[in-house]
Amino acid sequence: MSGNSRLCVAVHVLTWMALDRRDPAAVATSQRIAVSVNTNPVVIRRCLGQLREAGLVQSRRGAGAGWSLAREPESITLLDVYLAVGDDEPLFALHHSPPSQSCPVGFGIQPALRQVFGRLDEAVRRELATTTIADMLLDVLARQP
Amino acid sequence: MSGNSRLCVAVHVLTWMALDRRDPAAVATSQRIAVSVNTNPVVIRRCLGQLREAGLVQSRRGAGAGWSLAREPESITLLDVYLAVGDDEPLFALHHSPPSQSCPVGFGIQPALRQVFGRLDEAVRRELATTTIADMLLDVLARQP
DNA sequence: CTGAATGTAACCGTAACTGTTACGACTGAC
DNA sequence: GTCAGTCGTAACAGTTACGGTTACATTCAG
Repeated sequence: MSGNSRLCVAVHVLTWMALDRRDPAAVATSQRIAVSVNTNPVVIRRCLGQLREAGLVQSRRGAGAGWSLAREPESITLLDVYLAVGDDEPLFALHHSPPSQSCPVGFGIQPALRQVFGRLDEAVRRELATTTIADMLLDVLARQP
Repeated sequence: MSGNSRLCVAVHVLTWMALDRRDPAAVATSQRIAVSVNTNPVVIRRCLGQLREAGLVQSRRGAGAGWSLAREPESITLLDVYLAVGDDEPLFALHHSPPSQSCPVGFGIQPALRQVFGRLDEAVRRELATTTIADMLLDVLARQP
C-alpha cells in the first residue's frame, strides 16, 4: 500500500460523473459515488472538495443536492486532476535533515537534485496532460465484458 | 516531509564516492559518508546494501574495510540508482480496496489507470536515464562557492 | 588477539493516509 | 415553517512506512 491514492480516486470519481450525467434524471451524491469507489462517502466529499477548489466540479447543498462537472470531460486533463489533488508534495523528496554544508558534495547536491527532480516532474506533467477524463471514460467503456 | 528520500540519499552517496575515490589513500566508510549526508551510518549501510545488490558498489569487511564503486561513474545512470533503491512501489497507487465490479466505471477504471500510470513510469525512467553519477559530480562541483 | 568496520535484527517516534463517526449548515419539497 | 436529505468539516482510530537509533554477531588486516 504505497503512498496515497488520491489521483486514482479523483480520476475514478470524475469518470463516474462523466458517465452518470448521461442520465438527466440521475443525481450524483457522495453516497452513490462511494459505492462505485468502494469507500466512505466522506472520503469522496473530501476528494470532491479539492476538485471544486480547482474549479472542476460544483456542489449543490440542501435537499436533492449533489455534484456536477463544472467543465466538459473533454477539457479536463489528468494534469488538471493531478494539480487539484496534489498537495505540492514533490514526487521525490530531498534529504530529511540538510546534508553537511562543509562537504563539497553535501553543499552542492541539493541544488543539483532539485534540477533533476524538476525535470522528472515536468516529464510527468507532460504525460498527464495528454489524457482527458473523456479519454478515460472511452477507455473504461471499451473494457466492459 | 513527503514519502521517502532513498533516491536522494543514494545519489548523494554515489556522488560522494565518485569524488572521494580521487584520493587513493581515502577509505569510504559508512561513518564518513554519514557525516556528509548528515544521518546515521546504519541508514547509509542499508542504502549501500541495496546498491550492492544491484551491482553498483562493492563492500569489503574486516579491518580497514569500506566501500567502493563497482562501475565507472560515467556508466551509472540515475535510472540504475532508481531501480536499485525502488521497492517495486509504483509512483502512483491504485485503490486501497478494489472498486465495485458491478459498476461499469468501477470495473474498467483500474486497467485504464494502470495503463496511464505505466506511461508515467516510463516517462520518469526515460528522464532518469539521461543523467549519470559523473554528470551529478560535475554539476555539484560547479556549484561550489 | 585486537580493533575497526560491515551486516542485520529489533525497536521507537513520527508522519501521513484511509476510514469512520458525529454533528452543524444548508435548502428544496411539502 | 417543518422536515428530510445532503453537503461540509472536525475529530478520532487503525494502519503503514520511513528514518533514526541501539545492539550485537561477523569478518579480517595487522
